[in-house]
Amino acid sequence: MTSAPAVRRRTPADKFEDRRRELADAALLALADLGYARTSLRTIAEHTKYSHGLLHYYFADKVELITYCVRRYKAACVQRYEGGVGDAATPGELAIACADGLAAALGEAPLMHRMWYDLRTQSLYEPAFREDVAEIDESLRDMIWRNVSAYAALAASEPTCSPTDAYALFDGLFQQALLRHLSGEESALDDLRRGVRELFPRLVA
Amino acid sequence: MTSAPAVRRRTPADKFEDRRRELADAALLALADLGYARTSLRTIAEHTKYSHGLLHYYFADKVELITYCVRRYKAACVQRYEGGVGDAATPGELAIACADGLAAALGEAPLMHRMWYDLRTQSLYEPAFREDVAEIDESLRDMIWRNVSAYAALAASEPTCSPTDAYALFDGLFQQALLRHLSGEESALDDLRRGVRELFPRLVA
DNA sequence: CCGCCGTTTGGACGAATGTCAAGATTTTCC
DNA sequence: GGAAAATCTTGACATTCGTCCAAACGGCGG
Repeated sequence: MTSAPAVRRRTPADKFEDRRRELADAALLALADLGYARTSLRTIAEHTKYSHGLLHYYFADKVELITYCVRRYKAACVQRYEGGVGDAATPGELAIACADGLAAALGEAPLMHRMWYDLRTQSLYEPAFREDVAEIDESLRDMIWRNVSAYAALAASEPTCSPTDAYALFDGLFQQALLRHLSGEESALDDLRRGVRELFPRLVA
Repeated sequence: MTSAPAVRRRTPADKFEDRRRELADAALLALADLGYARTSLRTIAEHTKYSHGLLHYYFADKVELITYCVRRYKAACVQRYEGGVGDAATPGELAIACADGLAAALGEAPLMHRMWYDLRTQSLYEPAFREDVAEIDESLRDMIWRNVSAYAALAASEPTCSPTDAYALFDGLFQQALLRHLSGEESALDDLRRGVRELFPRLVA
């Protein structure tokens, strides 16, 4: 038998899932480097210490691997952002903290965010990705909404838009900043900070 | 000789460019259907009445073909939007007109816009696309800015954000609406209309 | 020590890819 | 009408893709 066993290990520490995670992390690095269209299973294997055949021992096919990658990306993503709002005393402080956080996220790992937008677009062509991508989008929307709600509370007012719209607006700023940042525009990060800071007061009343 | 002649025709009506356009239009249909990652030269040829070999008579390689497609898409794009602002008498009318226009554009050709976002993301991986994509982005930004400026004028006020930010915000709404529309959410178009209408007053003071 | 079982390798496959070239066909021009 | 140029088809090429398989590896209980 070369296919993955149906009933999994009795060993307490589940090495099987660990290896899946390890392979998926390598695949994420490859995806960040090359993008979905240019990433093959062999390229992914080159990012690991294993051979290409192993991928089909841990994943049924390419779609299952990429899907697992998307889910894994989400795990890292929500963990990173669930900290968040924190201890801002004034609306202005919160807006600055959020702006700095988003700009830092973009500046530190632009290729990861490029990959996210790539995968999100691919989900429009590959229905198998759609559900997981939608889940990530929702968690990002919630993250944004927590910030907008907290800002409104500190400003003793109420949000004037829906969570969906708030996320769309912030995401638009972020994506445009990513495009400009990767095109070499020096001011992209600063403009993103300013744009985010100025966006908050537009969304409450 | 199988390569395209270096010195082009003396015939007044340049059939060469016409055929390039014809092939590029077919390629755009294929791209809209399948997305960049899944579109091969042979599938493009299947969208035409010619054979796959002809593509290399009119285009040096795949990148040049896709690049030409992007430029062609831009031509159709700016032509479509250069109408625009038109004859709104009040700020509210203009906002509604713009909102209806964007929602109609999304509703009538969602696959074309899906392709645009796909190509824009691919430009982050394929530098050959970057310049043309940036040009399209600029023309879209200008289109948005004309609307925001006109809105501010009708409202007897001034825009409070940069053209770049205005475009990023509108684009965020549009892209999120596209995602939801293609996922089958019935309310996506209406939400886009409302989101756009409400966005205008947030951007002036 | 052997044999078992989960793991890993490396090669093979058929299909699909981008590219190219040789020939057939059509158009153009004298 | 016939030669030359432009256009188009067809088939081939090397490569790469996803997938699969037979064999080898490795640790552990008997």
